[in-house]
Amino acid sequence: MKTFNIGELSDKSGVASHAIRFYERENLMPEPARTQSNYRRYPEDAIARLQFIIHAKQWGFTLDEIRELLMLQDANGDRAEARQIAKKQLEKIRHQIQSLSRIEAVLSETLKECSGEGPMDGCPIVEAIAQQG
Amino acid sequence: MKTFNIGELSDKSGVASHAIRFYERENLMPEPARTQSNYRRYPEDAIARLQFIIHAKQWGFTLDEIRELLMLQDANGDRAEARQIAKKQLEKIRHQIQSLSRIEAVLSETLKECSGEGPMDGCPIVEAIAQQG
DNA sequence: CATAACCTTAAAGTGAACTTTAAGGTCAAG
DNA sequence: CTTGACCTTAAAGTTCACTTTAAGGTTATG
Repeated sequence: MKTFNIGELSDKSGVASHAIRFYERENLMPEPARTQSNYRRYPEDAIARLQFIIHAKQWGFTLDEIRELLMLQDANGDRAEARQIAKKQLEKIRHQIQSLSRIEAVLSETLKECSGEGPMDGCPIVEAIAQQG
Repeated sequence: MKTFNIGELSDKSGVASHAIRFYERENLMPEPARTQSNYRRYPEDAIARLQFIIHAKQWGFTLDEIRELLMLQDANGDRAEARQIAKKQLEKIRHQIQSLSRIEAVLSETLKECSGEGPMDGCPIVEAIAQQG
């Protein structure tokens, strides 16, 4: 079985060494074995765990939520709990999309009204921001 | 002409006194007049300026961007520049909506596949996160 | 005239997710 | 055997947009 130093794991996973140590302190990564000289030695599945963290982050999960998901996996916990976490995340994302879509609509409408010529005084963009939000 | 203490301005604008002083340090609000006892005295248009800041924040502008917009107004600058700032913001928002929509699609699909019953081992949610992002 | 409710400043704290720095110890190459 | 690239730790710094704290001075009310 292959094992890695933290630098090799960093290269293979794309996560900086310092970030890996940070994840260890934050209980996202388990404490790895050590060499006699106290170097961290990681098994191959550490790569997958880091990639799980990266992907979950891309999905907008916070480290707290990711820790929860990892703990459920480690304890082989209840699938219903994982579902709850993901469901909450989906709602959060849908809410964000709605807010951003409203802003997109008003902002693009406002931009159509502003030719970009002339002085600031009377600029439709500024007036739109000033008026309502 | 009416003038206000910082607390009155805070009540009228909905922005905390400390935040108003913070905006002054950050050059979003101009230094107001002072009473003999060194209290800040604000004119009525300070309310509108704070509301401009609030609304711009709701549109997702950062304080740096808001400062730029306010400086353009104060200097009665070029409308084209304000348009550029707003355009960049619109692109940023559209990009965010796209990313979130992709996540929404995959996450809701994954949730449909997961009944919520059984152990974590083999949970479609965990597998979906582990696999790709 | 005391007390509460304002106001002043500078500086430190918050949270999220790291990154950077300081001050070393270890290991492989030439 | 030395140079450089790795590794160790703890602690402080980063960004954003404030909030909180500390340590006072001022003004309105009873």
